[in-house]
Amino acid sequence: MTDLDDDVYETAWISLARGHQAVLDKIENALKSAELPPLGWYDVLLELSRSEGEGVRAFELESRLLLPQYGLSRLLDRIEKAGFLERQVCKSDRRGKLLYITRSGEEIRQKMWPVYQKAIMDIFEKKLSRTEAVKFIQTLSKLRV
Amino acid sequence: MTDLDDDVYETAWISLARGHQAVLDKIENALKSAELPPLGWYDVLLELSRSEGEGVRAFELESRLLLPQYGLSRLLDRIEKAGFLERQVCKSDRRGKLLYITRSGEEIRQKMWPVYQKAIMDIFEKKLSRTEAVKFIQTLSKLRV
DNA sequence: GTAATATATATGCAAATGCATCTAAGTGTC
DNA sequence: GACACTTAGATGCATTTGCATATATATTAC
Repeated sequence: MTDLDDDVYETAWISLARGHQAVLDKIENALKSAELPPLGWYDVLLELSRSEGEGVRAFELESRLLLPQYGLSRLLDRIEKAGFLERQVCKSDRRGKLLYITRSGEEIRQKMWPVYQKAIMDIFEKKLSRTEAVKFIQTLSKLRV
Repeated sequence: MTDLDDDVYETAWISLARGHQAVLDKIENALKSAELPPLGWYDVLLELSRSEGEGVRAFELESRLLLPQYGLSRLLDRIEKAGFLERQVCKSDRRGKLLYITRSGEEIRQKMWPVYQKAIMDIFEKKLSRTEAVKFIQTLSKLRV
């Protein structure tokens, strides 16, 4: 076991942190250049869009998107204020709200996607084989267990 | 090529983003529980500590840590205010400052490290083999080219 | 049913971040 | 050397985030 081996896990974390930041910066810059909302809005809108009109509870988004409760609450405020989602009182649990994407929310999501996708492809597709990407996904999934 | 293959790169990015967030949350929580400064402070202090009294320029940290210029400037303000670093006018380039870690900065860095390291090990060492970690690092390094 | 506890979401206030711009000093051109 | 241009870093102001706590409803224990 060499010295390098001793901090391989530390290096893995730093690589993860810096790699994430580098990619995130590129994606956010692409969205900003296109005068589109930030990535966090897309994440929310995609989840709502996928619910097919069923409505989503905020606490579900919290765990899926790994956002703190208060952070999500205010992110929803901003997206709602922009007219891209609606909050309706949940009839079966009056503490909660059901979240729905609006028509203009769906429109903006569809405008964001090609910009977002191109940014991802520019980085990932050009640099990783599909096989390597699959392995990468598997490794990352282990970290979240 | 199956449908799943079509968005393997998209999935790779989402895995990277969520994986990063999950690990980051654990590390920050560990530091907070130990009543230690946040991770960003460690990153800065480590870079200064490594310079062995030579002093580091802010713009060097910017690129190494992937921080925006104004963000770093204010991070340095906070760390300096806590007494963990010093800024001195650079004699060879009077526009700039040389950054030095203080004794108490080195002390806090050494207190942070075991907490930080334990958090990393709890996640990475338990879940990835060294071989897998090395591959992971290689893949991430490609993303930054 | 009532009281105690837990869950879902919101919010006041302080701190951090992002954007645009500023100051000051370096570099290059003539 | 004077002028335009570049680079290093700081900062005012608006937005976002984090922390703690509040409000309202649901659930559990008795």
